[in-house]
Amino acid sequence: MQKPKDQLEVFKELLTRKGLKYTHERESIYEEVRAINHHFNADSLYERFKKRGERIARATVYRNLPLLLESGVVQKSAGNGKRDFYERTRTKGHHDHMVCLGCRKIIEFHSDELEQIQEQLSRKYKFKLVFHDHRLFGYCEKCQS
Amino acid sequence: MQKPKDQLEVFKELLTRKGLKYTHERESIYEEVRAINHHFNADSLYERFKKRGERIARATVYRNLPLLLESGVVQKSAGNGKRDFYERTRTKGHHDHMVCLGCRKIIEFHSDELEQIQEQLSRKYKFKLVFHDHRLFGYCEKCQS
DNA sequence: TCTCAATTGAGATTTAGTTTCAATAAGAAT
DNA sequence: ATTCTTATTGAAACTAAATCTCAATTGAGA
Ligand SMILES: [Mn+2]
Ligand SMILES: [Mn+2]
Ligand SMILES: [Zn+2]
Ligand SMILES: [Zn+2]
Repeated sequence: MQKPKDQLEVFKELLTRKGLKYTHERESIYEEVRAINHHFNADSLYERFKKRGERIARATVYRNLPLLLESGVVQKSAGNGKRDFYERTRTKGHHDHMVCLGCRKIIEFHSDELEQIQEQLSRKYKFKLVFHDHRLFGYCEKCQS
Repeated sequence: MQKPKDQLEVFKELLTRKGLKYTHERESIYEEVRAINHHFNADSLYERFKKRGERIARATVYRNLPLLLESGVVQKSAGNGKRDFYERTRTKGHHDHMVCLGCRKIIEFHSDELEQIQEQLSRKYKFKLVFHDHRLFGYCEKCQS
């Protein structure tokens, strides 16, 4: 019975593996991201720091999100625009998104089967899967009039 | 035994359904897109017209690709950058992409199972699926040193 | 043929994300 | 504790991609 490796550990390991440093800014960003329960993007995250008076540069936020993504602390999400959206992993567990072309509504879904097939395919192509972006575009029930 | 509805028909039907017109520009773009056998983006498509002296505005190309996407004439693809890439449907049949975070190499894959599950999920959520964007990010064999 | 909303071209504009570079900080080595 | 090397940061400039603006034009139904 082993204690599950916590996400901060994994994040730090990624940094080490890449020869990067665990800075105050990275600590703040890590913590903030873990506290958000919904979808967000780089700028909305930046605004949270700004609003509370914590000075972290916008560029720093942009620079670090990809690392959190790669370490699995956050996952790709979907928003109403075309910018990069994220959400904390394990808020509701991993899931993917359907985007309505009519009203931009987001429907979340999850399928273990789907996830497993992705793993299988990755193995087949000797691809080391880190994360994925899977969005279905179409029309929600309301918009199918 | 019914003749399969050709793609131009489907495109025209989409236009009609949306109250849009079948212009010369749309015709040109439709034909050009059908003639490209590889991945492309709005600008590379625009350049093809420019090079051969056919004047179609860049904005017109940008404006119309989403319609071709929605009608299924083209599908979302993946390129080396983060812009929107497309490719003609039925060049090699529908497929999705793995993107190497190391060298940006693109691996194409296809899985009927995966496609079926997407259909199932869409049905479950009463979502009318039009197209999807499914990309796996990770490291290709070479970049896993 | 008439009418009118949709479309286009050309350039300006917006948006999202990246780059630059001097100053600073992390953290390994001494 | 001090030195050293390299990564990191902030702030603003910049770039890339896509969208918007608006007057002139065109498609297609009446
Ligand atoms: Mn979500
Ligand atoms: Mn492809
Ligand atoms: Zn909708
Ligand atoms: Zn690679």
